[in-house]
Amino acid sequence: MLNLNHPILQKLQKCHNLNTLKQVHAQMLTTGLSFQTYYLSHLLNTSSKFASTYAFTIFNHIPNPTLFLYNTLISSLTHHSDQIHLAFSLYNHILTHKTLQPNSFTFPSLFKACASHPWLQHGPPLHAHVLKFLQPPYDPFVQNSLLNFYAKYGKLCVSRYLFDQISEPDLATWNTMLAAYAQSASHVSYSTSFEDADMSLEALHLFCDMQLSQIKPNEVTLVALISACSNLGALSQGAWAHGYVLRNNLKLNRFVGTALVDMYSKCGCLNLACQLFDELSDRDTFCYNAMIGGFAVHGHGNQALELYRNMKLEDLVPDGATIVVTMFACSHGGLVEEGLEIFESMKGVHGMEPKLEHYGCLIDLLGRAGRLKEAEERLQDMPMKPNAILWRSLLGAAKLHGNLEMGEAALKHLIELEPETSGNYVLLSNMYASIGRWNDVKRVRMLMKDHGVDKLPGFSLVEINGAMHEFLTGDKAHPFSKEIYSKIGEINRRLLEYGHKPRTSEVLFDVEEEDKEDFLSYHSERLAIAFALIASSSSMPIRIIKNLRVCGDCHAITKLISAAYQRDIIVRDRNRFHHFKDGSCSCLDYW
DNA sequence: ATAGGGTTAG
Repeated sequence: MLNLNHPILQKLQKCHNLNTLKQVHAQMLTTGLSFQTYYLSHLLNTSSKFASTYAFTIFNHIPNPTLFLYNTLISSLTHHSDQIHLAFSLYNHILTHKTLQPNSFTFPSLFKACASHPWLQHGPPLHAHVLKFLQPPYDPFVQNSLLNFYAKYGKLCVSRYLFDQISEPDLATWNTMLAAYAQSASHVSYSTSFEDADMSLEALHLFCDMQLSQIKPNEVTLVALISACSNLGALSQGAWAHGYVLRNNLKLNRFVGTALVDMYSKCGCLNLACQLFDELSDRDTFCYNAMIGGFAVHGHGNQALELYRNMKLEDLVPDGATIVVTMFACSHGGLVEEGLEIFESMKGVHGMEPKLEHYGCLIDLLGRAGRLKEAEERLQDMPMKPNAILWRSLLGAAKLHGNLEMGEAALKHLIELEPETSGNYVLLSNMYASIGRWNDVKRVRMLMKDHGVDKLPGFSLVEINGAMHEFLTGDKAHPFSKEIYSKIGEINRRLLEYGHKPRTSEVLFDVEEEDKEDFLSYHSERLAIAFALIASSSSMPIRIIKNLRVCGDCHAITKLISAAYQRDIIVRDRNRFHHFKDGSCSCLDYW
């Protein structure tokens, strides 16, 4: 009989390095205690990495390991990303063993390991083993780990298929499915595409389904729900979820707290995000990253920097993501020297090796500030191969500062790397259009045709009285379409009185001057703003979420509308937020 | 007697 209170076992659990571990183990053997190495391995399971490595070594000397022992050790090894290969090698031992077969305890931790790079490819064959070795009805743990794996493997429909076959999903299974939708939507950085919106909406629907079941949501559930709201920019639903946490006495832990800070920030309510952040009791680097990121995308460079410096006071160390968001803040706030200093401090102060994304921030920082030559040099001297994001950054900077030559060169690289991304062509085309080189604009259009690329349709979401309304460029599908277009007419007349002259240079193609104006009038955010002016209370700011970046003309017009109609307008575009108020924008026209 | 699944930031 194993006595878990035995002094040696207690010592064993307190080992914090390999040497003390070896000593205690030796003690175990010499005292002649009847411990089996089995017990040692078991106790090592929850310990740190050196312990599982040690257990693995001991394991090799055990003559006839049981399946139980295999399972224990496999699970222990999968907790450390650099030991996953050992877990798989043990699994293979089981397969080649004469009398052993994997059971339902063997699979969950292996699927968990498969849910991350670079082990994704090992998932499907493992699924085949489940079918071979296990009999239905399948164990909920196995089902859930499979579900989670397929979501991470990018086969969300398989996850959903498996989910729908489960008659009574338990809490973790609901959470897995919800998180799968919420996460697959937020995959592409800050943009909201049609698909992302659909995924997030599906998460909201699924949450409703869950409430009809017998299972009560917990903190993990709410984290998924809240991040779906962040993706959608759905403030009402997000605030409702916040209320749900409070009403149901769920813990406002770091996960929930960070998700809420991110949600309020992505819904345009930076002040609410700040308030929440200040109230969080146990903040970690994740919380800080969310808050700094919030300041960054709302254009509050100095506050982002202040927070970055304050982290140290809480003994928190910046990680790679902290650097990304803080440099983004510097880049958009024109804080070039500060940004450069942070980049240099990565290696010198924090011992971090800058990765591709950090070079991306650096190029953006320099390029945006007009230091194009330096940006280009840093890009050429990078220790790794620049990706499309970096070239796009340089192209954007070249456009901003009117350096055609550099823009053309960057685009060449871009089209090589991403021949099917329409935004690249649009950037270059707009650059030509801005200086009236219509032949080149046409040439780019032909190039797009050759590559079979269509311009990505623009769309905007706006929330009116808790309901999300969606508008496409030139959309006529809204039930109040007629009223919206006549409102746009009114807006245009009113803005003319304000002395507005439409800038037509941002139109993609060479069309007649009058058509250009029309074209611009119907960009999706114009429709959304017009509708919001008709349908929402005049004391509330108008909040818009766009899938593309704001064009120069819409930006100029929205500034005027904010003054002419005395309405605050908050637009989240692909990259950041614009707060329009009294005729100016928080981005200071620097976006 | 001892083994397994779901959560946050860019």
